[in-house]
Amino acid sequence: MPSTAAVRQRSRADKFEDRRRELADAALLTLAELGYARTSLRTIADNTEHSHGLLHYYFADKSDLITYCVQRYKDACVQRYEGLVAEASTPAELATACGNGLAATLADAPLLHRLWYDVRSQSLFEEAFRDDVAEIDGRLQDMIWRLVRAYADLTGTEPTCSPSAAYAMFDGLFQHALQRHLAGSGTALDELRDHCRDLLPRLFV
Amino acid sequence: MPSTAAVRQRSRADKFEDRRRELADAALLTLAELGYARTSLRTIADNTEHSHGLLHYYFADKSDLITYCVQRYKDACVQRYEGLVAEASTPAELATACGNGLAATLADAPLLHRLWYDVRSQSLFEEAFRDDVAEIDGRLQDMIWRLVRAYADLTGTEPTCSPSAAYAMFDGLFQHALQRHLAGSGTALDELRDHCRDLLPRLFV
DNA sequence: AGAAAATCTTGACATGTGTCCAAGATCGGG
DNA sequence: CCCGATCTTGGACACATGTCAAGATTTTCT
Repeated sequence: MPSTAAVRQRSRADKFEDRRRELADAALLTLAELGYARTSLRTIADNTEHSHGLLHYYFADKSDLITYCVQRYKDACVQRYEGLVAEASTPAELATACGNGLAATLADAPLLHRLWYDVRSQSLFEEAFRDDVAEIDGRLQDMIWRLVRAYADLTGTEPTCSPSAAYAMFDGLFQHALQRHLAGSGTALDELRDHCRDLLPRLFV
Repeated sequence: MPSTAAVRQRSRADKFEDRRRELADAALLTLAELGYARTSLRTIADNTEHSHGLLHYYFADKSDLITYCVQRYKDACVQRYEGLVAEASTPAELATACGNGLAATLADAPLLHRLWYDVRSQSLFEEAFRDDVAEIDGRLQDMIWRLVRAYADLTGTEPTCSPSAAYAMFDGLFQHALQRHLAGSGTALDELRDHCRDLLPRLFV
């Protein structure tokens, strides 16, 4: 049984963690709007009701803040994707569900996905982001591979490509759909749906 | 027949254009090294033997310089890719040539490709880059589609996907191979080779 | 050779940035 | 209610950046 001091300690740490989350969520909005390169700590603070100095009370430096935001995005992303694979009972159902799910994800938060690709690009130049980006990429790859495995189980066949290749191709489709969607194309979502539905069976020839 | 004045005029304009190219090439090196966000006009000038003010004599502003650099990269890229499709005489040859060519391109100038993905990401936030990026994307898509068409002609079959989908998938493979290659993976190039060789036939099922 | 035009350098200006800090505000336990 | 810890503010500092203009230097033309 924890002592009252320990309870107080934990409650205080929780409060600190809650505040970090709160500030990170606000920062995430601004980051998604402006992108990594064009977002300053002051701009982030301006979109909250607090001062820019507060950010430095809760985060060691800008890199710490961005990293924390990206980790939070990762959690939201994994949650969003969860349950995509489970429902379908036939291969064709799974293939269409795959396309529908990815299209829905894109339609739901295109600006956050834009930020993801922004940060992933920056990670090729800034060491600080590399580990977090690699971890998120790994999770997304696992997610895609679970989809492929489910399709394999439903068809009784085995995939003829590696997990990384499967992820790379789905990611390519998703990224280009995002690009066109943000450019104002009304058909980008439907095309993404179709392309993903078609890609899944291709991985088994 | 041009007058001497016209000849002189053209020669001067050419000289101006040559200088622009020269400065853009130097800028391209620095940009490839540091990425778009971390490169300033002064840093670019420091890597040449000239002053930073000179850049503003040859380019209206930073956006003009970057745009010009990207256009130059586009030309080099299209040239590099040209002739990839022509040599193969059997489907299998073409498929391996496709993988080999893309892997060779990646191995040849990974930093320039990194810059390309950087600028393409930035174009999702900065209006100024959007047109040039779209044009380059179009050229790359055409290049991939010529490859697919050549494969179709050799096999006597018809592709079962759209040009944009084919480009998106090859681009996904290429981008992820670049990521792993830059991260120090020794197998990224070989994997890209194999994945591309395998992808081409998949587009015809 | 000398004038005119071009090329190039240097320095300045305004702005924006990350970081840090000292002082005030707020809160919670004694 | 009061005091200490915690939270928050607003500003200062050092630095970097894009832009620009005035002057120096080189090239070009007559």
